[in-house]
Amino acid sequence: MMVRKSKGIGERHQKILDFIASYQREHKHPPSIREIGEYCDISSTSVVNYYLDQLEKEGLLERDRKISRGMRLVNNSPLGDMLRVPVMGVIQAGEPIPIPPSDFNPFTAEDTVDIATSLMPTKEKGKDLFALQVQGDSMIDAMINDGDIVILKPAQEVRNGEMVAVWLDERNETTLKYFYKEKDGFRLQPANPAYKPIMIKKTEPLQIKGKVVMVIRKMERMVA
Amino acid sequence: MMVRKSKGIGERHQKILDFIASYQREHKHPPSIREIGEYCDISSTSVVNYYLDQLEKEGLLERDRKISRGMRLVNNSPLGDMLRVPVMGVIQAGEPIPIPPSDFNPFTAEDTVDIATSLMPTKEKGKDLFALQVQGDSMIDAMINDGDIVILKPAQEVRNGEMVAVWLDERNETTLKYFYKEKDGFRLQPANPAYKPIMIKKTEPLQIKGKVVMVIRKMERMVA
DNA sequence: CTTGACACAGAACAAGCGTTCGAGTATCAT
DNA sequence: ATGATACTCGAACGCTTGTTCTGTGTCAAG
Repeated sequence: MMVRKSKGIGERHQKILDFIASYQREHKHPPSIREIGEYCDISSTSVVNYYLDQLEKEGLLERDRKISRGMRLVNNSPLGDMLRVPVMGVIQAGEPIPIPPSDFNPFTAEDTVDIATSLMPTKEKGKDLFALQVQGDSMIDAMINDGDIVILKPAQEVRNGEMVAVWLDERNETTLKYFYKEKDGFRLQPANPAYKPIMIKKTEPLQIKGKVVMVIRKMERMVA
Repeated sequence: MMVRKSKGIGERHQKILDFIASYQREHKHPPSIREIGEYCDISSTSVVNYYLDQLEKEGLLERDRKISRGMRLVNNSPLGDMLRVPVMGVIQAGEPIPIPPSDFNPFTAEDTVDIATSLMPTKEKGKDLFALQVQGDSMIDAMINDGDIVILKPAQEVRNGEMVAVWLDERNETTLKYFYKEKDGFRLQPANPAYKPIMIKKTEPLQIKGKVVMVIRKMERMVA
C-alpha cells in the first residue's frame, strides 16, 4: 500500500504541503497537526508529526516547536494574496520564445515574479499565467521598453484590440502587436502609427503565444 | 493616565495592531494572546482579550475563537511580502498632483496598489512610496500610457537618467521626464527624441515631486 | 527466517492558549 | 458623595495542540 520508501517526497508529503498552503491562504494562519491529519486521512497525530519532521528535514517546511500552528512553507511563498508567475524567458527579435508546456511546474522555475492578485485584471487568477522579459527595444512601438516584464496569458480566444505575442513566420521572430480580426484574415497593428500593420491571411498559420495582461517596468537603470 | 475614553482607536490598540502585523511578517503566523501581552506590557491575558474584542468590533481584526493564534488583520493586508502603496491621485496635464504629506496614513487611502517586495528595486522598501495614475496620453513620449500606474519615491536626490515627476511652472503642469544635471541648470529630457528637452536654469525653482521607480500597465481594455 | 528500516495507529501526557470570573482603580458626569 | 464607564489585574478552568511512547504490519536485505 505504500507509495514510497524513504526516497524524497511522496504523494502524501505533497498533499500535506498543499493543504498547509491552501489552509494558510484561506485562514491566514497555519493549520494544527490534527487538522492536517483530518484532511489527509491520517488518524494519528504522531503520523502527521512524523511527516512534518521529514518535510522539515527536506527543507520544505519550518517549524516552531512547542508553538501552536507554528509552521510555515519555505520554498515557494505566495502565501499571501499574490501569484507567483514564472518568467519563461526572453522575448527578442529573431529568437523563438519558449512556451509553457501544460505540465510546467512554476515552482521549479528559476526566475519568477510575484504579482498581487489585487492587481490582476478581473478573472486572470488562473495559475497558467507566464511572464517574458523584453530584450532590446524592438517593441517600443508598443510602448514596451527594453527590460520590461510582460505578463501573458495563454490565448484561447483573442479579442480585437488585445495585445498578443505572436510568432511571425515571414520575419522569423516573435513580437508584441495589437490584434484585430478582419474579414479575410488578421491584422497585427503596432501601437505606433508610424509603423504599418501586418496582414495575415486566414490560410497562413498564426501562432499566438499568449495575450498580454500586464506590463511591469522597473526603473533602476543607470547608476551614474 | 488613560489616553482615550471609548472613542475609536487608542494608542494601545494601534500598538497591538502593529505588533500583530510585524509578528505575522516575521513568523508567518499570528501571535498568541500572551505574546501580545508581553510585547505591549499587558500583564493579564484578559486585558489583551479585552482589546482584541474591541478591535474586532471596530472591524480591524477577525478572530477564530477557540483556535490558537486564530486572528488576522482585515483592512490592510500587506501581511505577505508586499507593500501597500497608496495611489495619491492622477497625474495629468494642467492639474497639480497631490503630494504625500509626511503624516499621510496609507491605510486610510481609498485606493492602493499592492506590490510584491520582490519586485521592488533594491532598497526601495521604504514605506514612503506613493503611486499616481496617469490620465491622458500626454506622457507617451516617456513610454507611459493612459491608465498606467507609476510608483514614485519622494525625491531627495535625483541622479542623471532617472525619470522624475516635475512641476513645470512655465507650462503649469506636471509631467514625467528624464532628469539630467547640466552645468548651468537642469535638463528635462523626454524619452521621445522627437520632442525637445526642457532646460531649467539654476535660478528657477524646480519642483521635483518624486522619481519613478516602477511602471505598471494593466491590459484589460476594450471589452469588445 | 531473522532483522531492521519504514509507515502507521492509538493513547497518554504536558504545555500552550483562549476564556471566564471576581475584584480593584481611576476618571467623570450627576 | 454616587454611580457609571473605562481600564486593569490575577487566577483558575478547560479545551487545544505538540510531543512522546508503545505496539503492529509490511517489505527487503542478510
